[in-house]
Amino acid sequence: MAEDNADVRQAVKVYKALGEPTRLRIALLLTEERNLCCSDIAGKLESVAGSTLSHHLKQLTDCGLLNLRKDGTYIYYSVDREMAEKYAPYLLA
Amino acid sequence: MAEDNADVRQAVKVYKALGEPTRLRIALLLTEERNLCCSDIAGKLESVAGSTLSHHLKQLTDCGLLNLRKDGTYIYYSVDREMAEKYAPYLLA
DNA sequence: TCGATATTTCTAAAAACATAGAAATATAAA
DNA sequence: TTTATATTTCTATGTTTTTAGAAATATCGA
Repeated sequence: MAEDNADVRQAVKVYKALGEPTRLRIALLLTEERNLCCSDIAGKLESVAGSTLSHHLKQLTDCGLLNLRKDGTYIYYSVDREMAEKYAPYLLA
Repeated sequence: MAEDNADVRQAVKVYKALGEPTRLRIALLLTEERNLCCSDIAGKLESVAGSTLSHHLKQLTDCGLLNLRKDGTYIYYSVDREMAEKYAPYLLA
């Protein structure tokens, strides 16, 4: 099962997303506290440009690890529990 | 616990190592079949230069995901079960 | 509508990475 | 000791990635 091709491609994406310090921190922040928006996250990281943060969040959502919920101008992010459990339960520990 | 700094740095290394298609394939090969040597692995991948493979194996061992056992000219690699369970049990699935 | 705030897209520069050839090292076998 | 095989290190090159500023888009509230 772990050898299914689409599955492996997704795994690569997930691990690539987590294999960068800022993004792993974001993922960990979001397991501690659900439903943070982009600017909440910016506030918890020291000096990351908005555009940079936006790219990181895009990678984390594109690989399926984060879910988002739009509310007006805000976008709230959460960790997708199922994905985290499948690929990186370390996040939830 | 997942927030311990050394731990997070190691997690980044592990996920960075797995976030590359060739390296993830190597890790998966080595969960299917333990104790493959460098040239066994080369035989199972299509066209990877020895020097390239060597770099990939170094990253996978440096992050702690692979263990090695030297036997003469050969080096046999295996997945470190404990590390895989902690960071990427997906490998073992 | 206007102004403020949240987020993304565009663009460009610097840093990190994957790759492989060639030379080097190590071990075994003849 | 010579030869062959396994693996690593060195070096260079092209590609991808990270980063952030500036401009664009979207939504809200006054």
